[in-house]
Amino acid sequence: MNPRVSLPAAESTRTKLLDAARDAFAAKGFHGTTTRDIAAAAGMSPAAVYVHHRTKESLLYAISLAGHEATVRSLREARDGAGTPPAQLAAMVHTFVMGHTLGHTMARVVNYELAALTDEHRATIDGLRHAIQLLIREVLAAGVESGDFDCGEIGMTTNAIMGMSIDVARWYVEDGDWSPERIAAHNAQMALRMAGYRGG
Amino acid sequence: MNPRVSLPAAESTRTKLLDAARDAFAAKGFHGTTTRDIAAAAGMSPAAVYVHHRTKESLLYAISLAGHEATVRSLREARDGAGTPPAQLAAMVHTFVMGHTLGHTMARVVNYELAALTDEHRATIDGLRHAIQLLIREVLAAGVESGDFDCGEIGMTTNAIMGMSIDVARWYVEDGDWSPERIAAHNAQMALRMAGYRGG
DNA sequence: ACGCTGACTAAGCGCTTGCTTAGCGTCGCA
DNA sequence: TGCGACGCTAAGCAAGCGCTTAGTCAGCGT
Repeated sequence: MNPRVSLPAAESTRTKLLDAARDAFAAKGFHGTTTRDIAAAAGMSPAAVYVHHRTKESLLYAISLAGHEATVRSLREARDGAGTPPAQLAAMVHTFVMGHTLGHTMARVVNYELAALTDEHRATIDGLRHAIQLLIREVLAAGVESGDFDCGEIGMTTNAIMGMSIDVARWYVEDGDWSPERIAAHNAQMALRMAGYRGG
Repeated sequence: MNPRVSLPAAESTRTKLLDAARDAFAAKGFHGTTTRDIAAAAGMSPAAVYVHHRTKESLLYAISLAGHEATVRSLREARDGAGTPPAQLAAMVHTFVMGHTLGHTMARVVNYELAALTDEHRATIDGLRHAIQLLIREVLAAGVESGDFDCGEIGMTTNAIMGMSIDVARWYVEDGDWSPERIAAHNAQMALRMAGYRGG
């Protein structure tokens, strides 16, 4: 019953803090959120935030880093679990959109609060974003190579597919008309069309 | 030579203020921008801002309103200038994306700072956003009706097309690899594919 | 029994924020 | 020539900000 048995107090506090910060940043933006907001949402005093994070920005960085790394991981898994470029693209977009619906608060912070990071942190995150973009681009290139896809400029098509998927986090609302699964499946189909898939 | 001859001082100051606020909001977000930032960028004292706008939020609202109304106008013009649903969709997406590249600072404020509006202002803006979405949706529906398009759920396809186009404002940089014209043309083609256009 | 450690709080410091006040100079008009 | 309206500034107020300080308290090894 006591969570301390299975989880140290400091650890559960850390994640409560990160969750509270993520939700607040998503709802009001980094600059619109105060450290008092975060502390209150996590059920503690403002000073307790600084036991775990040196600055408010380091909270944002921790959230952003975890979110981007999770995205890279899930995209790689989706790619490696499918055989052909079309199947890979569909699986990757499906996974990506599932992440941007189920985790839309995380996704909003990840995609729309980059400007609040310090220069060094921003550089690290930009590296991860480049890797994510490259994963999509490579699958498109492989599909063009194999003759499955016919899209003009691969770079612009990559941006179009990713843009469509990222933007889901901006408009998605829980308890809306469409389930995450439906949106993900639809976007995967859209991506295949955009890539000029000759099947489907 | 004297701008006061052709334009009242108050009017040019007003637009300088709006331009400065738009650029600052786009770069640092509404809450990350101070009234002193805006005043300095417009070349005046902080108090001068309040001669023209009662609050900082009313500046945001003025920018947001003008941006949304311009979008509605340009989409209607694009639609009315084309004959068939495919030509209309292509023209509308082309126009929309041109607006989101050439006016990417405006577009960033318009799409990503909605949460900073007051409830009343937000309601007005939401009405305009609904109208914009409806314009795309109606063309898709007309194309399905005429047999030109074959897309599954019209609502989700609308969101996918608009999401792809809106997101352009997030990643577009001036002096990048692609011109606004090229991006707009590419996205128009993507939109036709997403709609399931049997031609092109 | 003891002091140490680590998570936490109450209080508050110095600064910045959005916005206001009081007043100045210039203009059109009587 | 006088005067009010207007656009603007210098100075500053109250509130809120990120973050710090000083200290409390439970748990633990010795």
